[in-house]
Amino acid sequence: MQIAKKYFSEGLIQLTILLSLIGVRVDIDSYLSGYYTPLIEINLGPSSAYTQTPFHNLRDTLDGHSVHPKCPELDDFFASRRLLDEVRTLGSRRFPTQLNAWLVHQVSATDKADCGPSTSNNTSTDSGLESPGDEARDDSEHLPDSGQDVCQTTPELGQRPCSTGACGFLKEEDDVKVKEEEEPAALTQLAHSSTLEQESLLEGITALSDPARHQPPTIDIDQHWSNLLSLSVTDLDDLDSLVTERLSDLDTDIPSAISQDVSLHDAMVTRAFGVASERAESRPVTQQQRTLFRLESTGSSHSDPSPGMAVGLAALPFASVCNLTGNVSSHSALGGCLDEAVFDQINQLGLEGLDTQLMGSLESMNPQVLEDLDSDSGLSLESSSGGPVSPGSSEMSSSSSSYCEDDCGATGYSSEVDSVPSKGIMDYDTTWSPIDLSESVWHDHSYSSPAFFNQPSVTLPHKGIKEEPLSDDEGSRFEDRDLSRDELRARAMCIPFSVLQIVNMPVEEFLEVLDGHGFSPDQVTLLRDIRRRGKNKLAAQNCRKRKLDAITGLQEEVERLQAQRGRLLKEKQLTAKTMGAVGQQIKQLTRDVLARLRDSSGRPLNPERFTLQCGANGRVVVQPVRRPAVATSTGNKTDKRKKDKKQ
DNA sequence: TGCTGGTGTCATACA
DNA sequence: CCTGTATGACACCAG
Repeated sequence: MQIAKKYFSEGLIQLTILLSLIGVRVDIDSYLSGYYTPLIEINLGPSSAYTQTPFHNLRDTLDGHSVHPKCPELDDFFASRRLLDEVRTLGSRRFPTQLNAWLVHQVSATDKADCGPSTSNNTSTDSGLESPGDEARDDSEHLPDSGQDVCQTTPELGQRPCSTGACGFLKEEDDVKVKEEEEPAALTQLAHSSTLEQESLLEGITALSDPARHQPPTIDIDQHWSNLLSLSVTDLDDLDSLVTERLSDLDTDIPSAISQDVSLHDAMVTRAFGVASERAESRPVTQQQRTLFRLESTGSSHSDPSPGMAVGLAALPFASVCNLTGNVSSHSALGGCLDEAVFDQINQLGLEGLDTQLMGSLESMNPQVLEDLDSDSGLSLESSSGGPVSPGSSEMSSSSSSYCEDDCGATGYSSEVDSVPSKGIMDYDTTWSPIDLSESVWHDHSYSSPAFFNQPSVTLPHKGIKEEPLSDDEGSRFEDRDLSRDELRARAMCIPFSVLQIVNMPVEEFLEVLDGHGFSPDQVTLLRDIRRRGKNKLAAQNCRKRKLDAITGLQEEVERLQAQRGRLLKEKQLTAKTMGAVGQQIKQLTRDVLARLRDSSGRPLNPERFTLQCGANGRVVVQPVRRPAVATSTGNKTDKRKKDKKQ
């Protein structure tokens, strides 16, 4: 996580620097600070990664700003993610729109950096976690304090690259100043150091500044907006072309943290077209799915191309999804620092859009079981529960849909995404047969948690563990396929529910299913086992995550305590040294004093036999050295021991 | 071939 | 008593 964070921050900083050179200001510090927050929380303790958060609820909100009460910290998290999306969009075809947004931010930030403390306050609050290293990397853009004057310019100055860079610096400078107010001792040093570096780096730019122009902010915000609108529309095309040229160079430099989405997108699109062409006649909604996945791929790339989350996207419990996202395992690990929650959300979106397709596959696969299904109603996967044994397919469908709506994201742990190996996806991709649509159906039978979403095929049957007997026909059909054992069992027992449903439906509903569907005792037992195993699987994953977190936390504590020990040892040595010096001084002073004193017979006091004692009242008294006392005490002890022995 | 990490599962305790 | 959760232990698999 730390490495990923480092890569990610460096990539963003590089992008920021380059964008600053061409006049686009990127508020990277506010992003980074807000972005790091959930990461730190993940490292330090319970977080969204372990909270059963219904991230699917976020899909109806704007960038997830309305989050589950369990995860209030995700507010900032999604806000930062939105900023990241905007930054990344600079390299995509949506660039002009996003650039316009950045121009808005540029001017407003410039004004506020000059004029208002509000931005500074906000930024300082957001950048509370900003590392000094990040600040140091941005030093190349920094201007000295006088650089504020450069920013006290008219909008035409704001178009200059140097001025924008100066504004970026100024914002950070304001941050430092605010921090100084809050923590003067600790941060003043930092601010001074960075200021010195900035002065040394940008002496030439400082010549442009005029201290006399340092004036309080007086420009109206509306005026700035009008200026902004007047310049952004006209200069947007130029900036667009210019930035596009620069970004073409950036593609090779910026780490894959930002550009990995390209590979993901390409891979997905390629596969989407290839697979879609093969299934065109059997899946009328393929085009829709493809569109959906292209959108999702874009969204995922905006979030982060972490391997785990790429798998999370790719591992939707549908065969088509798995095939569309086959080559995601090559993604860089640096993206692992981003939110798995985003992919949970994406998974939810994908689940919605794929239900229709899945139902088509279900019908073609198992008509004897699904003959009563209402296939043209866009039923979700769970509508398969409304099979021949279902008393009411429509009712069951609605209720089952509620599983997905309420439980898919609510159950499980988003942090599991990063632990899901991509091999499952690759294996599935290589073994998938576009002709056998039933496989696409049964690959959907995975748990609703992200872990299960991501493992439509990775839950390989454990050969060593006891297997419930399967018929030869069933075994031959599925033994080499990547279905979980429970999925195989469920199908062997003709249970019209997916493991996902069984695990995630509420217990009341589960009991209704057990009672109202006329299941045999074996089926009931299997249903209960599947549910228990699914629940326990999630619990085990959660438990392991917690264990890893605990280990990480303990390791960090060990490091902290070791550092503290080192400090204390140094302090101890220093104290001992000081005490020794003071002792020597006292001895010397005692000798001097005693040498000037005389006893009753007029002879000087022997420093070996007398000492000076300072009383509590400040009086200094000459006392004889109590050497015999030590010997006496020792003798007393010896005597006591002898007495004890005698007794 | 042994090691290691990840994962699923079972047994058990607890709420 | 039932259900869900947490966790240790075990086995399997893949790298």
